[in-house]
Amino acid sequence: MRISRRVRFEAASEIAPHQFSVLVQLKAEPATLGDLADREQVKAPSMSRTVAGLVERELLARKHHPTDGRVVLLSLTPAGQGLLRRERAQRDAWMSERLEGLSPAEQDILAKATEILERVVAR
Amino acid sequence: MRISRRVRFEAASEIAPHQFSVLVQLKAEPATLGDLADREQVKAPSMSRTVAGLVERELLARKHHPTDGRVVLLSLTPAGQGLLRRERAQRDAWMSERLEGLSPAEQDILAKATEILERVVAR
DNA sequence: TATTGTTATACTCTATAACTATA
DNA sequence: TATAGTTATAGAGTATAACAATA
Repeated sequence: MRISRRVRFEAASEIAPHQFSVLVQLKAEPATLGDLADREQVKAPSMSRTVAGLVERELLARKHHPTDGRVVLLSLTPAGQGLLRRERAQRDAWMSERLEGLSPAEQDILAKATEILERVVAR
Repeated sequence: MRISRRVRFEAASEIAPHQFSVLVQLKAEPATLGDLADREQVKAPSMSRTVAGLVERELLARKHHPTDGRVVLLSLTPAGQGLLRRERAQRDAWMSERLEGLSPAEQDILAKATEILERVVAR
């Protein structure tokens, strides 16, 4: 928790946390506004506004659902993907610097721990 | 980062994140309003307001600085300490459940990783 | 005159309630 | 009639600017 906090504080971002979080959600595949609101634990009107800002900045694109005219599908634009990449690189940078100071054995332990935690968080 | 996020989302809290964060800062020792503002990367007026809310709820106490009359020292009240304990226990609970499912060898790796990360975050 | 903290005012993100469009 | 999303309005948390008290 402390490291996570440190990284979030460290990285001077070009995007607000709640907006970044939405980009992360859309990394793999498009989602509806309702889905995004549920996943981010926010009500529909809040997400509507957040999404509007991201569309305005051309980081997200709105698409019509093929069969249900009420639904809006949101997906990353190339600009959104680019920003996402930059943010992640910046956050990784802080950690990478510190990992370089560790011995190979210590790095190996962290690598193994990462695998374990990947499984833990997947549950 | 994903686990940290998951834990924060999981734990239904009796206190807002930014308020909780201040309690954590004051766990070890009292601090001035300015110190808190700097550490939380917030401006003085914002911290003044946050602190006012916590004092109102009797989770923090204001004290006068012994020699500098301008300074306000904030510290946890017993109620604040109690709330801090409860929150941490609740967050730990989610993680503990998942760690129980791991083998002793896996738990050992995580324990060693924790030691390493403690050093990393301390820098 | 400089520093610590508070108050005044404005902007953003959140929510609930009301509304529009589509099923 | 129910559902997906938006708009209207209000409540926090943040900021900058202005102020009060103390060094």
